[in-house]
Amino acid sequence: MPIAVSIVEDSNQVRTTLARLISRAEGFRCVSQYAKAEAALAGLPQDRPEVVLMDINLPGMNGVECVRRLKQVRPEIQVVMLTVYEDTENIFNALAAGATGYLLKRTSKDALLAALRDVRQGGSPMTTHIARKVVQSFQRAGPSTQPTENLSPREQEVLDCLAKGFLYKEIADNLGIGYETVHTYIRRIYEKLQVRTRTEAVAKFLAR
Amino acid sequence: MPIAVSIVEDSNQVRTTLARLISRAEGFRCVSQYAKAEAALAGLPQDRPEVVLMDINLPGMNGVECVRRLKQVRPEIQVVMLTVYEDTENIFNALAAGATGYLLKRTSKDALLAALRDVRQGGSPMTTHIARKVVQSFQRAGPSTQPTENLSPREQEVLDCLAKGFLYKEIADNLGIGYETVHTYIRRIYEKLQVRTRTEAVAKFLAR
DNA sequence: CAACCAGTCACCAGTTCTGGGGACAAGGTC
DNA sequence: GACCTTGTCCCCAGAACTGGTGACTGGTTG
Repeated sequence: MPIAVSIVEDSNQVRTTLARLISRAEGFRCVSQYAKAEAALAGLPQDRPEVVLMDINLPGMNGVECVRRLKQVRPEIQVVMLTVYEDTENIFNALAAGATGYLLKRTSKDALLAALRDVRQGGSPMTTHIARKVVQSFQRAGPSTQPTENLSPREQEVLDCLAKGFLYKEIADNLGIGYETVHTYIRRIYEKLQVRTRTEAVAKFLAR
Repeated sequence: MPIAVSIVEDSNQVRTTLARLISRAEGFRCVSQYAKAEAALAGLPQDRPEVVLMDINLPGMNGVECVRRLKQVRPEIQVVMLTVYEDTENIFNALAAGATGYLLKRTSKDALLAALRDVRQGGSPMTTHIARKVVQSFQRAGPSTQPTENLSPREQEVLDCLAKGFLYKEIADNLGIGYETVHTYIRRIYEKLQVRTRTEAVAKFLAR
């Protein structure tokens, strides 16, 4: 079965070039193309391509938002972002929105076709540079500052409950201690984390 | 400058093969090799290789823990995991611990050397399969329920401020509206998100 | 032993939030 | 035109939180 590909790209020239490349390549079929995210959203659910090549910078709705919405109605469609920028913000947003791969427009024809085959085979094509950025986001959350580390075990349990939105009284019942004890812990937690409200503390906690 | 590589691998045969490959390759230098994580931890900080090839399954301390500790003392040393398993748990742990790349032992010699060069050039070498797993972890929280979507733009701005721990008054000043208006928005937000406190709302918001 | 930390509890004053009741204008939908 | 949503504002009462000052116990550490 050839791989059915759709293209969403506002530049007529680029879009046409891509479509031609895919149509001519063995094992590929270009089923549709769109110049605008809105039109793509309307058409793709019917087209049911296997993979969509999606530009990020589109007029009106951008590519990332388009992926998010497309994935809501057709989660099985794979999306590969295709863009000129290698900026961290967009990479994360696109991947979080449901994109499977992330390539730059300067990718060679062969590499592009290889990437589409990769997607069918369960891969996530991206340059190693982009992979590095993704990897870094794993690490950033990690070994750095962990202000919650200085908290005593009991204090951490309380913070845990705080993050779940429990009332002081509920925390007290939950941990089998008194309301005033909870109060004391929370004052100590705030001091250690250098915050003045519950929400700030929770934000620090969730951000780890 | 040749790339200085160290190897941590318990199998004598594999380790020797790798060392030979690297020593003979143009542009590479094998500066040290270790059969155990403990020994590697003691030696690598002095060896100061540019890249370490690290096996995951080591006797005693495993490769992931070894990376974590190595990164604490020598964060500039890049580590590429080299393993037979493509299992999700290890991939995340290794990357979170500070590994830069993740390859399988069946990787070809050429690809391995290319990967090491990639690392110097700021990339994160990994197979597209592994990249997919990494990408999926971005999405896992993802495309499902997004209750924050029903919020009006203004309400989302308020929620944003809420998440930063601002007081009602601060939100009001921040957005240039009145305290009572903030109050109204927050009541509407709580209703839409089905929560009763600020922290619950923020938790839903941050969990996206 | 003195000092400190973690864990427990108490009281009080003041702030801030939460939930209820409205209100009014602008805009879109049926 | 009736209805709903959004954005804006107001008042009130009660619940919940914050911050300060203590206090007692049992470890740990210098």
